[in-house]
Amino acid sequence: MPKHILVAVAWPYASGPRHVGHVAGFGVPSDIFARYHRLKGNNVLMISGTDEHGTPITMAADKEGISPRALADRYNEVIGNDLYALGLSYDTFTRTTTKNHYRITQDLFKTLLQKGYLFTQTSLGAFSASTGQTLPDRYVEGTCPICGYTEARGDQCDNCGNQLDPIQLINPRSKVDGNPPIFRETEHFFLNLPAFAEQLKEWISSQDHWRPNVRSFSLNLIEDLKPRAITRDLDWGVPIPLEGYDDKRIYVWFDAVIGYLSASVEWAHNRGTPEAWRDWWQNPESEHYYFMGKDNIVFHSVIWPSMLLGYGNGGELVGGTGEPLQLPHEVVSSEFLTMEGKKFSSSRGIVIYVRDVLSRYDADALRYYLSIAGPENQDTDFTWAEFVRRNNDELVANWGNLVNRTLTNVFRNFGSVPQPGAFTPSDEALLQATKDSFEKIGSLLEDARFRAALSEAMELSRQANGYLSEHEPWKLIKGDDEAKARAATVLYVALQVVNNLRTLLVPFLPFSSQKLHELLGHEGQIAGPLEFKEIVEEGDAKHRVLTGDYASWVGKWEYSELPVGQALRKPEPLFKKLDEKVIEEELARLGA
RNA sequence: GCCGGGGUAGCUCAGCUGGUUAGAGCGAUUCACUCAUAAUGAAUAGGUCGGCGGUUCGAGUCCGCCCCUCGGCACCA
Repeated sequence: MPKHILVAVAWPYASGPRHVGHVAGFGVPSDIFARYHRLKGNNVLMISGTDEHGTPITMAADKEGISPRALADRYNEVIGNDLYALGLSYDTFTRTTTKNHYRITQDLFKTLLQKGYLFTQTSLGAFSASTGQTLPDRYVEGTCPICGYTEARGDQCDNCGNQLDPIQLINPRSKVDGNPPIFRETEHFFLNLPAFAEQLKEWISSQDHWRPNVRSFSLNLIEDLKPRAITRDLDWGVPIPLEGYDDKRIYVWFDAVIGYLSASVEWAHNRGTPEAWRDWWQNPESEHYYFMGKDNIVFHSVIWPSMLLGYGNGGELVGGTGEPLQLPHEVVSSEFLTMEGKKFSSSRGIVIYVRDVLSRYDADALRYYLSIAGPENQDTDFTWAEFVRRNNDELVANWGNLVNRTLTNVFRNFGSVPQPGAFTPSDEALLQATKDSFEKIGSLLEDARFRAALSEAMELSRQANGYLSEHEPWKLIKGDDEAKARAATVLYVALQVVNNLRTLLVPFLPFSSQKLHELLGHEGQIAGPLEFKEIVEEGDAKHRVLTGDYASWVGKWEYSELPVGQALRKPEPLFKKLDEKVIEEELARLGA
């Protein structure tokens, strides 16, 4: 019975190009997960988009003298291109500036307000003297009243570590223009999170399958829930759907998490089945998996669930009928990737953008590295030396070489899949290990243990290399008829392993699996490709969506036999070996 | 400061509810092989499991304290 699986991926912020750390944490892992479940025959809906509101974008735009919309347009395109090039198979990768998203965000706002989960409160806020816009606490600097550090931020002093309020700073100034900010009273809407504390506690406590760190972290947060502001004094964002709030907008975090829902609705609309999103969102049997970095757990395990609980089945979208909106099934958080031992930092040049890596290296080389050495359970360090080593000594030497030596031997001597003779125990053992791999690797993938899953696949490849070295078909082929027949059997067995590893590796290495699919003489797309579509909304508003026709994939997550007699295409290497020089070149780029 | 995660071989990491001589890959060394992108296979060497103390017949695994590191702490997203 196929399951409905929602793969909800954190929304990259469109303030600039995204670096490797961003796609390491949620991009590649979520794609592996989605691809696996599609091959398995489940109904996967993988959604995300660029998060385009908020103060950092208005400020970046001001700096360049362009509109926030123009800045968001630019980086939506850049980020979308990166994800496409990496082969991240979103059903819909959209953006938060669509009419659809505005409408649904306003629906949630109105519904939560009607149900009494929102209230207004006045507080003291900092504003830019020049633009009048909200200055977030982090954008106010000054002297720390506790330790005297002159570069303290409005939220925290980096020197003494104490938490601060911008009003406490001595000689406060805006980080943007250096002028002292203006402090004044302002009224905002708040989400009454404490109202959900009991429900959340009960719900999270029952999530036995959550990772212990996410679960205990979240339960701990619930002990001390406070209302959270959901509006800002800005002119960039989703308008508040009430009279008299023209100078305020909905706070970016509130609208960003709603993207998971709005993107699902958009997907259904774009493919001409406008009600289809309900199969995921109003179906108690559906499972929702959220992928994000560890800094974002709170939004996915506490805040978004509160909003969903508050909305229930009410509002304009759901219409007060049927099941309430589904809560997350699993919150898969990743740790952080560091770069050559340091935190990524665009301003300090410690950064490697996705587009730059992909302009010089194959997507599968990067996907391999991030899958096998990514920050799954703890922070991990990206080094160019390790990237080259993983590529050359593991991807090329183990898997690439297995494919190449197997196909070359078969192509040269037989041209097509040879007829095997009787299997020896050694043949049977390897074939059985291959069959078992689907179950073993599948269950690791279901548990989001991507590193372990890929290690299993590589271990099978290693076994096959050992098998070939043991039986030496290239020698047998030169012997008598009996030896030649044995060579055919050995190569047949090796081909079966290669053919099935092609499938087992699709989630991790979709591009090279497709290439191998073709070299083995198969037709069609084992798992791809992606495509961009232009979507036109009412009023002729256009935006680009990353999607794909994933239903046409011919790959299936099960052992399959490569038929005797199937003609192979002329073999060529799946991967490129990298010259050690690239380590120095890349390190030089980092320094520059 | 408070809460949570991490600290295991040269490197990157596995080690579930405590149980015999602590594992893998890569790197190193040796041997074999040469079909294959000088790609493979076999073997060997490498660790007082961050520190100190405790519980236990027995602790990498549990408890306490400390050190280092990452994240969160509600106006970054």
